[in-house]
Amino acid sequence: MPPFARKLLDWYAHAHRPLPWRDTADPWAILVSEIMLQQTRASVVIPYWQRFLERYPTPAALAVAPEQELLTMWSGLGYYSRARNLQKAAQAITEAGGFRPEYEFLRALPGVGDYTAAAVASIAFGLKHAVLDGNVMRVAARLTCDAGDIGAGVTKKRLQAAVDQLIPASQPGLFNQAMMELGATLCVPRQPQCLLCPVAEFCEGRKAGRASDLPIKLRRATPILEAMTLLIVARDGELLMWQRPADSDRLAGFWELPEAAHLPNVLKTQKLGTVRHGIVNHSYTITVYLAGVPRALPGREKQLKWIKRNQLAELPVSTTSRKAIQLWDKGRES
DNA sequence: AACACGGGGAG
DNA sequence: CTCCCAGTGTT
Repeated sequence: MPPFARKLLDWYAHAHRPLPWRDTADPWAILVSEIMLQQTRASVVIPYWQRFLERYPTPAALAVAPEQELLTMWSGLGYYSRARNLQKAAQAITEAGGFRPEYEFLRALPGVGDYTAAAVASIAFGLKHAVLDGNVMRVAARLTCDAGDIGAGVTKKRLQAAVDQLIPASQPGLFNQAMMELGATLCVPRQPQCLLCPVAEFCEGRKAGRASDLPIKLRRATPILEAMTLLIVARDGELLMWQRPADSDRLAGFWELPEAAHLPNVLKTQKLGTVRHGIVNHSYTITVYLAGVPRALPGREKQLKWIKRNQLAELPVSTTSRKAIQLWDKGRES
């Protein structure tokens, strides 16, 4: 094995964090973990992954799951199209009679792009496909001292070529996991721990004294500030809520507290406070009011419904509404 | 190539 | 509070 891979794998063998999906060889469990880990930290994923696989231990089990149940299982993880695509993927896998150990089969599944296909191909099936996620991009940019903008396609192609050169024919899955682990624990965005790095001797960025300045990221969207008003309309053990339409562009099928516009005639009886919520490049400031119960419920279009509090845990509820309800609960305790 | 999509952790 | 993180699908 080449010296780089040898040094990296020796380090990984004793330094890696004990994450639960590293103890399985089941392609389904590995696929689920990789989908959940897209844009989401490992510590957040762990409890979701465990509950998800208890409920859906096989692709066939997820293939026939009701959508509301699936979204409830995913609620809080974000990027809910991942859940819908994963169900479509489960249906495709079931129809194919199970996983086929080929990169192209995996890559064709809904919600599976270059990264996830390479991760599952290498980790579950031992195929030599190098992953390039955010961690690996950072590691590779430093290793090769590449000062290109990692938002640009050409830079990604260059970095992909670099890791393609480094990945060994044996243990490609462990190599990929080791590269990501290095980026997650030592080769971190700020103040990289080069003194502890097992491959520092190969690092051109470090030799040039530029490791901590890489990678270069040019694009930065300015966050959009938005104000929102949510209403707590409660009667014994029930809350007034509405469900977003199935074709909504975001949070489709999720239950939310009513906004002021849904109940134009209601009295804002008491301001409970504000909660903040940052999503993608939006920053919401949510003012929460405790409101009285209207005499008649308006709106065929908004479909306001009374939801029992103990039912809420079994429904997909947006995090903005959840935070508002938490604020109300907190106020009632004291 | 640009944009939309959630949510959370670190400092 | 502010800054940072970064896969996939669509346009």
